[in-house]
Amino acid sequence: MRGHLDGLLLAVLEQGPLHGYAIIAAVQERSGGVLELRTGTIYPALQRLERLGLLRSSWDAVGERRRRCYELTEAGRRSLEEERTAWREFTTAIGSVLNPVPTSPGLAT
Amino acid sequence: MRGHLDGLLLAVLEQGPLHGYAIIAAVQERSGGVLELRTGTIYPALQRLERLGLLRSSWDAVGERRRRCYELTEAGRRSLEEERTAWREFTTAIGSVLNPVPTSPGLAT
DNA sequence: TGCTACCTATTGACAGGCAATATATTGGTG
DNA sequence: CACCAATATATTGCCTGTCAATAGGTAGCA
Repeated sequence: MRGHLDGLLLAVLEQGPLHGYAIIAAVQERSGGVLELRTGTIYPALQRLERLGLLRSSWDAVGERRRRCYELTEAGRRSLEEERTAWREFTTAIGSVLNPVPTSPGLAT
Repeated sequence: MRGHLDGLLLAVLEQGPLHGYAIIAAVQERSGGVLELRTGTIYPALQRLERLGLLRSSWDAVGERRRRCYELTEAGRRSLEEERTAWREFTTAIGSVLNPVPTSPGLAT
């Protein structure tokens, strides 16, 4: 996961505000059940992203229960686009090392 | 890079034995210059992979110069295949969170 | 003599992610 | 009522991999 978490959080918040618990569920659902984030993973991350100005949070109450809802800021939206670009480059690079195009022995180099 | 290094090293060694310095060059070349590994990154990693039995090393001498050449073991070859599978699943999962298929608002859910 | 390229190797620090833990509300079941 | 599962936030401390920095050595060229 290392290094890709921020992108996931930003992406999931793109459609609208969510609270931490719902973010975990959203990531899990969108990934087809593969990505199971823990609270110890996302809460510090959300705080970090808010400190960086990429997210904004507010309490909203459901009955007596309180939730902290996070939403993207403008900077967050921009950052998400950068994450997407970085992800594309990253996977391309790793992919081309992991699955190299075999050099046809018959062709001139 | 975190977590994907092992796969890169194994992949680069698939075509034949290489020494550390050449591995760095190979990864850089195959990735189109994007991935620049440092010696402090790969030497410990190579040692770890050898300890795990995925690599085997031997000294070979070029004049007075010595190089430690690493090559894949059978276990290493199997591990590489697993890394490729894991990589595919990983990118699929992250990708589907990062770039979700937009749900058409007009269609029934 | 010095510089660059080649080559291996270790050290220490840093940061992110995770398990474990704590706390509290809500609602259902026995 | 007691208990449990699900909902929900939050912190702690550890682990491990990565990287920068550093060190040392050969080879060849100007």
